[in-house]
Amino acid sequence: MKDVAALAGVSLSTVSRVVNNASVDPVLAGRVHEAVRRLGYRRDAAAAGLRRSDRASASVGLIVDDVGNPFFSAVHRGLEEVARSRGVLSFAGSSDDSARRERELASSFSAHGVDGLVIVPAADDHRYLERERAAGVPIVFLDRPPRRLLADTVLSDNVGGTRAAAEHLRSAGHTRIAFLGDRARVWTATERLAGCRGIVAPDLVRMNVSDGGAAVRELLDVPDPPTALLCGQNRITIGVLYALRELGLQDRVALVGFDDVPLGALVGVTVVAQDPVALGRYAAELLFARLDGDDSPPRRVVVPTRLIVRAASRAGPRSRRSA
Amino acid sequence: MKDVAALAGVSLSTVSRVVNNASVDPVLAGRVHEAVRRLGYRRDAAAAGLRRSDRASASVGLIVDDVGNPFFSAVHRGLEEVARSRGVLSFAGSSDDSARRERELASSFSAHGVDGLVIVPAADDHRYLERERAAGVPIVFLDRPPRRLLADTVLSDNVGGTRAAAEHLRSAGHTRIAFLGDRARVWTATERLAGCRGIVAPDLVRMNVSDGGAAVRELLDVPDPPTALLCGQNRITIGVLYALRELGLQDRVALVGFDDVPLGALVGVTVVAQDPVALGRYAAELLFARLDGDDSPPRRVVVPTRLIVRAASRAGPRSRRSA
DNA sequence: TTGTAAGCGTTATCAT
DNA sequence: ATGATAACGCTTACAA
Repeated sequence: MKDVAALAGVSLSTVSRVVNNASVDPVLAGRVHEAVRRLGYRRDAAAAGLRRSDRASASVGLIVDDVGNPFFSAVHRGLEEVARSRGVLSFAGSSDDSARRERELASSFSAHGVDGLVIVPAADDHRYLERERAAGVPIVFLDRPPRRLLADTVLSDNVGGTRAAAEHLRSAGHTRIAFLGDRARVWTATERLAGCRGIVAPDLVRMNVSDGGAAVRELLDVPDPPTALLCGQNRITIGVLYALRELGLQDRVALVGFDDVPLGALVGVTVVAQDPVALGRYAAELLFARLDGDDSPPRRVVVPTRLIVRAASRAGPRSRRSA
Repeated sequence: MKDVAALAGVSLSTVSRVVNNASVDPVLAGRVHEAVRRLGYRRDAAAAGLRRSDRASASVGLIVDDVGNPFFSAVHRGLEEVARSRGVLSFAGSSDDSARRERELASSFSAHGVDGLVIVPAADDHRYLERERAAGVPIVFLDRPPRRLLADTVLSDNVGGTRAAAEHLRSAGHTRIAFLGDRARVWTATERLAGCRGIVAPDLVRMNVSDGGAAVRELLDVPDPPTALLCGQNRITIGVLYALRELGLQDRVALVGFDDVPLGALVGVTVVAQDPVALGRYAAELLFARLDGDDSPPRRVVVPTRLIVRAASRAGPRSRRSA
């Protein structure tokens, strides 16, 4: 920048003003632009933020379970879309569902001066983030709410999703509906169970399911077995799909999964679809609103889920017997 | 840091030395650590990089087609794994296959002072990166080679992949094998075609396929139609899968796809699998080697692909007629 | 509108 | 081994 000033024959501050397009004499500005072009000058974002009153770095940090997981990478994409429109770059990191790693990432991102943080919580106590927030770094939680901290949160409508799924099965005549859920300590798992409570058969609820295949075999072996299966999580749905196929029961037992599975239309599985891109977009919008000075109370936005009915849930309640 | 120095009763430089664990008197170091803890001090990475002789920021930038695409998010994951082990954070951005956007991102990342860049090329002239490289920022290309620039590159074995796929089909007795490829201007598309040339029937080669379903209908309608299909790209494979299913031909026409499809085992489709996580890891390793001072000539590493044989390619060459 | 100079948080140089 | 001080590239009072 020094060199640009010299070449353009103006002062440092004038160059700074041009670069930040403040008001400067058009003719001087022209000289500066020319010098910038000739020298291939580019402003150093880090140095700029260092001195700037708002200490802004034009970057945000995203912490998810796993950046390689398609659900979270779609979230990342949504966030990027709105960040890009404001010229903001995004860091992303994987917590691998570890509270410690979440804290390390948040700390690293802060040390790098991010302007805001979007976090898919792994920790069960987020008070450690009070410091960042006090430093003026807004934080938005995504997919699951924070613990012991009040902050903006963007969630999928888990409850509405499984309720719609269960009602869909009930209206097809099913009375023996099973629910296969993830680890009970996972917030979304219990929400999804809550959504279908009262419709699924209490004795057919299985939580902490790690292997959908094993769970489905066990369930089909109970005295009055389910005629329909509601899976609370993607991985479980996939395990169930394989097991049902192996047992030759794919057309006999109705199935609804939570979270769309890839090639779902080909496989014909009915699902409750989430919209991870929208999740990321809303989170970014909330974040930038805060950065723009919005200091209203913490908000919670719930993104609707959508039931996509496909062939696999069409098996009727009596098809097993009639086979 | 000033405050830490005051509280610990030492000079600024001593605190700096402690933070960067240079040699300092253990008792002073203890006082500093205590002050750091009490004050919740954290070093400002931007300011540190500003003054440091190597200007390092402990961050790298990744430019891919789309951060939300599972293939690229797996790449991101691979990169993150090795970056994390060195305490390096990663920016990621989507070029959306636009040369302009690629340049903007590279420029943004540089302005933010990244220590290195991993790029999935969208542009067809990468000389614009010479400036970054001159500034000491190493660049590694991934998935496709750079144009008009020599630099480290990490590639999948596209040629070996389609060759193995074609040979697999030929050894099953197929002589009429079709190839459905992506836009010919895409480097990987022509590589994959090159790999199976001599085995696929020249009159059954279709490039620039955007809709696999339409292409397969057209191909099955020629005088001496293919008994086997080799798809050069994921999206095409999926389109073909749907079309074959609709036509009721899924067990009559053999099919091999490039790049694994989700739920591939359930659907039973044979594929040439890539290893995107390994791609990301190798790219990161190359990058850090350069950062560590390796100045040997540009390297090219080719990551093997793997043929995963599943039911769908088992249809014999005569099954259509015998049906 | 423009220039001068101070200062952001840190590391590097150079005495001590 | 430690401390004083300049400097990194930039923004921002404040003065002109």
